[in-house]
Amino acid sequence: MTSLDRSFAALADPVRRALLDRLAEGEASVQELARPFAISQPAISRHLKVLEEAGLIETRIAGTARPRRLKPEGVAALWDWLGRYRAQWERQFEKMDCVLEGLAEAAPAKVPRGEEK
Amino acid sequence: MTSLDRSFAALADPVRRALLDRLAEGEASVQELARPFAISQPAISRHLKVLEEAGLIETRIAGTARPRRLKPEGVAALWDWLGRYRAQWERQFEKMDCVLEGLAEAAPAKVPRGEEK
DNA sequence: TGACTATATAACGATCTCATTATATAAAGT
DNA sequence: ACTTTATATAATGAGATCGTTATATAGTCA
Repeated sequence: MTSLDRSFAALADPVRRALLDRLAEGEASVQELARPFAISQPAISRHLKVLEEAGLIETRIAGTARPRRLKPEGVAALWDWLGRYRAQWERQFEKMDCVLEGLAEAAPAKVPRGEEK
Repeated sequence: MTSLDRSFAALADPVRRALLDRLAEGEASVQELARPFAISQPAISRHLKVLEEAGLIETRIAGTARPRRLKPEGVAALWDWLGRYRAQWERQFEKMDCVLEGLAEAAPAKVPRGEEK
């Protein structure tokens, strides 16, 4: 499993996205992170582990607490990938738009080739 | 499950990301999409279904074929979310950088508060 | 030391995911 | 009509995921 796989899988869960939201406001303890949720503390700890294995957060040790915070490098790797694909996909959308416009002009309300049913 | 959940879960699989890559070059049939992979045709059809349920691609009917293509609206929704979060997270990273710089200046090679172990 | 607090880990069950093979459907070609 | 081609669906099994409760670990405080 690539790091990209893990990053996207991590973002696929709404609880984990909410945890990232909170961490975007700054470092927080497990207790603080767990407070808004109706699920157990162990469940939160598990979600945090998933986020950490995805490289999106990191843990500090402070006495008995283990405060988490966002990890810039991990998030950056994700943005890099997305940036490349955004450019690529948008180019394709432009192409699609052109085709659709072309069809609209050439043959309004009718299919163009013999292939469509 | 929100549409965002489905979008991220869809991106979490390398086969599906590769399918999107291919579709970024233009519409393609299931056969064309399946060719580069060592997995069965039914497995590809299933991946395509996941991508379609995530709103990232759409299907056209052309005779016996079912060519797929990227679906702009779905991808746009994803970018919107990501754009908001990118901004938010980067703001946080800047804050973290400031803190780290501040620490480096104020107390090089030493922890600042009594809380760290 | 003993109790309290913060967090992690283990064990478990329900549900999802992803692959396989076998089979169904439906259009196209002869 | 019969065969071939393109694709979808069903049945199945292995492994992952996500929740729970119970318990372990390790600082802190009196």
